[in-house]
Amino acid sequence: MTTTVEFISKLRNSGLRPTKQRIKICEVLFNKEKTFHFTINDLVKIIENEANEKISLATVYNTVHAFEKKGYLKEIPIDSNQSYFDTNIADHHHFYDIAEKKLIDLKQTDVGPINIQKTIPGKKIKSVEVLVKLETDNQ
Amino acid sequence: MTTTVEFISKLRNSGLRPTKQRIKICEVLFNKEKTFHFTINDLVKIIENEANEKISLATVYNTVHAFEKKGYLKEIPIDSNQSYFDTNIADHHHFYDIAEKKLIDLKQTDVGPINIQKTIPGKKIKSVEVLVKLETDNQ
DNA sequence: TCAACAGTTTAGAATGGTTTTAATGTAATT
DNA sequence: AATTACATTAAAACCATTCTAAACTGTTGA
Ligand SMILES: [Mn+2]
Ligand SMILES: [Mn+2]
Ligand SMILES: [Zn+2]
Ligand SMILES: [Zn+2]
Repeated sequence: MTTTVEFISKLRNSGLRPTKQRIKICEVLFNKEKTFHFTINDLVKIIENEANEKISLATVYNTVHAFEKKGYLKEIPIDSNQSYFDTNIADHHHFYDIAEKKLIDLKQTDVGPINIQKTIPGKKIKSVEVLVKLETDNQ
Repeated sequence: MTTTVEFISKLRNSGLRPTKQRIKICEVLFNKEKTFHFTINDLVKIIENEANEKISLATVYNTVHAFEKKGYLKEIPIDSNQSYFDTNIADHHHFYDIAEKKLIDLKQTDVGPINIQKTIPGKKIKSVEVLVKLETDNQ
């Protein structure tokens, strides 16, 4: 449980003005028991259901990208034509249920350590992400 | 070096009629020394440069998806709004150079075995893909 | 051999997620 | 309060991809 005042501080400390819209999006994203995965469309629907206010699509995109840049959200790479975001910013991996189009978290311990044995001169590793695609098991 | 006759057989054996367009795309994709990664736009440009013929964009999409379905190509999941394909259909992983927007193959031995310790009832693993994002190493 | 059929190609339109535009609104600063 | 910079918005633009429907081509079998 995080208070509105804390979200305002968080935004100010990030150099983002604490607008009504950004605070509402903070509440929707970061005031939950558990972390979760969402698309922009999911987020718009959650906002519509939880609040009376409407936030324009452009602002939702702007805010999600601002939060991603600040490290408050992660984008999950999936072979898909729409972006998936994650409020779980810890290093972790994913199942992707192809039929349901849903992401499921994998803990580091579910996958084990991954050591990349190759290097590219002038480049360093920014992230290592494992995506495990799931299909229906017909026996 | 694969002959046109062999591509025709390959197509016929897959239940795909060996049209002029599909044979040309086979030549562009599968008659190379090394495997490579490409977007649809890349492929269209390669075709334009290597041939006098033009192949419509719709046909390029159709053919790439047909080849993907038959297992002659793989789609690589990247955080991007465009699809990346791979003529290397062996199990392997990738570096993704964010600045260059280029994929680089990682051999299985560059990554080591990955054992997923979690299961989901009624689901089975279809693929396990590691994506290692690279950024510029300043220092 | 060739008509008939099914599969394929094509230009262009449509789709849909995302970004841009530019006018209006609001938070911060003085 | 006035100024300034930043933010929101509806609508338009963008752009990768898919769809449409008409023309074309490979295949089959009489
Ligand atoms: Mn993003
Ligand atoms: Mn595909
Ligand atoms: Zn996650
Ligand atoms: Zn590859």
